[in-house]
Amino acid sequence: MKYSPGKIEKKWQKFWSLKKVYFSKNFSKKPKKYILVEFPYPSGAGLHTGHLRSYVAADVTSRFLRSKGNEVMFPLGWDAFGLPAENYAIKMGIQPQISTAQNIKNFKKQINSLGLSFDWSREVNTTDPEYYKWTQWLFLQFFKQDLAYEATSLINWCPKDKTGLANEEVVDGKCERCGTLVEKKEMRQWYLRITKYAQKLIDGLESLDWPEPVKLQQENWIGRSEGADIEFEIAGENKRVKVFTTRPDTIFGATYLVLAPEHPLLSQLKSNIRNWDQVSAYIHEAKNKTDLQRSALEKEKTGVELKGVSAINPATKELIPVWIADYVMISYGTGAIMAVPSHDVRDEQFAKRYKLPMRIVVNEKGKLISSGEFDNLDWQEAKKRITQKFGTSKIQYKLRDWVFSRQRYWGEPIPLIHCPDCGIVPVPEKDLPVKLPKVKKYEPTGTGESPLAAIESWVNVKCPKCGGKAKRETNTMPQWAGSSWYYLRYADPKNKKRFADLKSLKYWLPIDIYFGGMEHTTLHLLYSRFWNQFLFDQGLVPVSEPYKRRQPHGIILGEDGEKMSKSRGNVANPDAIIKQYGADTLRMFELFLGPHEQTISWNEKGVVGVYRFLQRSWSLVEENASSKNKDSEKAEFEIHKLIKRVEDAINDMKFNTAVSSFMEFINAVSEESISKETLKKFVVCLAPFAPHVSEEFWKMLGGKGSVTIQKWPVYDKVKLVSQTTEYVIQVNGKFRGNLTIARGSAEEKVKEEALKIDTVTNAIANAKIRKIVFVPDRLINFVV
RNA sequence: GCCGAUGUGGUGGAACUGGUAUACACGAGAGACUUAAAAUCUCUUGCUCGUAAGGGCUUGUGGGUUCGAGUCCCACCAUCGGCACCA
Repeated sequence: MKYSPGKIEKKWQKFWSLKKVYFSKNFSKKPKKYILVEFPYPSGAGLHTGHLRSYVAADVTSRFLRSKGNEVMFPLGWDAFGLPAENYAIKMGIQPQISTAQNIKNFKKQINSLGLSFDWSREVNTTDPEYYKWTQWLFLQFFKQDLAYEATSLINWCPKDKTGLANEEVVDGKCERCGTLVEKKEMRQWYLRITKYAQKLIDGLESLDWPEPVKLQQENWIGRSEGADIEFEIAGENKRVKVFTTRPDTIFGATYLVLAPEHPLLSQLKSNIRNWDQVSAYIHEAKNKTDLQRSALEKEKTGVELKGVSAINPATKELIPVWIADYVMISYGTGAIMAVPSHDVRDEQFAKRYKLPMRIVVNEKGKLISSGEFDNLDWQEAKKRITQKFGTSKIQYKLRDWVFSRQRYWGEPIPLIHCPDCGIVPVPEKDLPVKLPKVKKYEPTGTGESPLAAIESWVNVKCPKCGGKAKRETNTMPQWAGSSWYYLRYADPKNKKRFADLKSLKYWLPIDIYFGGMEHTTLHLLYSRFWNQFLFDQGLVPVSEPYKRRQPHGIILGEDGEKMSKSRGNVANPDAIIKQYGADTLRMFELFLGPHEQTISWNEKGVVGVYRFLQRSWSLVEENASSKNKDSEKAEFEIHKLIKRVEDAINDMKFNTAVSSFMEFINAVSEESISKETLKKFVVCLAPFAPHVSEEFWKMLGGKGSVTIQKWPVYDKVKLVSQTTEYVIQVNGKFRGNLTIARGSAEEKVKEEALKIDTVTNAIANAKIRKIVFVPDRLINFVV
């Protein structure tokens, strides 16, 4: 018989599904492992080879851990609310409910054709009212704790998608989804107070087993800096300007102040400002610039002096000028700075351009000068004392509160009611979910109002508190809402009384390994940690950090080295490879491509190599299936080596080397006498990687039941150590020959044998041996 | 500008705590089988000098530590990712 994957794969997929092999139990006595992979956004384009990389890696890990005797939960669901799904539906001219259902069906089919061992009994779908009921309920917990609030402020607005965006969704000044330049717009929005958790989000990172670069990226995003708030008095007015600075020690060098063009003090000082025309023109200009424009022009800083206004430096008591400039941001700190041109490059540029005075107040040794009573102090000590005298110490974060409302149809309705008498009233728990009404027209309006606002029968409700006329909140939640807690629902997906039963959560959490993309580091990964920490503080979940270990994967680029996208036409679809070579080949090839966390260009050329390996394995198993061969010494050694190497590779997430190890094994034993028992061990090891063909091998070798639930073989350390060892012989550190000799031989003996080798003696020639470096059982180096 | 990562054959990549650099795979070349092709199998394959035996060189560049460096240290270059007038 020949290896023909097409025939066997469907058969085994059906078998696994029927026997529910991969369903996991709550409260099993076995040790639990919760393996999670970021759930997909079921787009219309279908699954591509990039998705598969982490699915396959997570699947191998899950299968391995089951085989090691753990109760493994490995669930999947659908993150189906949000912009792309809605845009796709608009483009196709169908309801998002319908297109989403179609896409999910298609994704599921593709996923199943890969033989991934997901536990489908725990499937969740963020757009299912039974699911988003709890998303809404959780939102109300934030609301009740004053962590969800409404405010009108300047937010990021995508003119193409016609919705507000969170800070995290703006990349290079463009919309993360569609790439359109983001504008600033003054709008009423819902916010989640993530800034209240800024410090906890930093602190929590420490205990986590995450790659350092990922932790660092989150930390930088949160952006803690320690400094001080200092107030400067406006001369002749009973008004003050508060500035934030990280270098209060340089206050004696603060020769002017700069306010952001949006600073509220400006309108209050209007009558004092002699050049108001000029100032208001500058304010207007700054308002119309996008963030990108504002920072793109970084070479030339611009600003306008407020003529007729000056401030008093609290340290020097000098009168200093006040300027406005758009290099100062209203959204960071206090929106105003004290400029110290001699110790800050930006202030220096500005001061040089506008000929403003500069004064050096810290010398090269880090001691203060020209600073009155603080002279000769070390700058760090001065920082403390000056803060004490002139201001208050302050910790500032770059993190902004999370803009949590979207003016779009396809999201969870925010479960609040606006009552003219009672104010904002939460929808009572018994009335949840607030279902998304089915409508004909759901295109974004572009007016800043959600399309839901136009549906009067839905919008007009009775106030739950007073029974009077009231209106529903019409904004919806962002795509990130449903994904901020989905890992909790998997623990108890059918619960009707709670988002998940606490006992089940206690059993499963935290997640042992979380597979996902690098691109979510400052989005989903940060958001969901925030939700979890909040829920932990409320006593609703048992752990403060949900993800014990994070395993990021590098993205797979198209063959042209560019990001895979439909418009570029470089999307690699897995279906064709499955059809030609089978799922097992594709699975192993995805892993074989390269290190899991490394970005890589897709290149199909190597697929055939993996296929050949499976074919050769097939021949080997077939030849030995009915034989009574015993293991040769080499075969015995090789199988123990294989078990160890594969096990180590999975633990270290070096899947590419695991695949190599299998190939090396087959190459090494193909000419050897090999027993059925040894082949069975090989097959159990192979099963996590190539489960379909492994089931077939298992049967051929007379194994019972599914190979995917067999116990992982144990390697014997003793068998890995052979009686002899091969020495490396060096002369002056240069390789000159090998020597095979009994393990544990004495240095004298090795030296004697080594000096019998021609290449060694030639290299030494007539020189005198000055020193011998001897590493037992490994190496001998003659220094001459 | 700041932070982080990476740099090894024609290509993807391997190398444990410093100890035979180039495992494994692709591609290429030669051969076997075949009427032929595909598939499969066998051999060769870092560069270089040499008919050969054998030698020299090689992990982005330049230094250093060491008996010995892809691996450790210093400086630089290139590429990728993140942040970005964040005071």
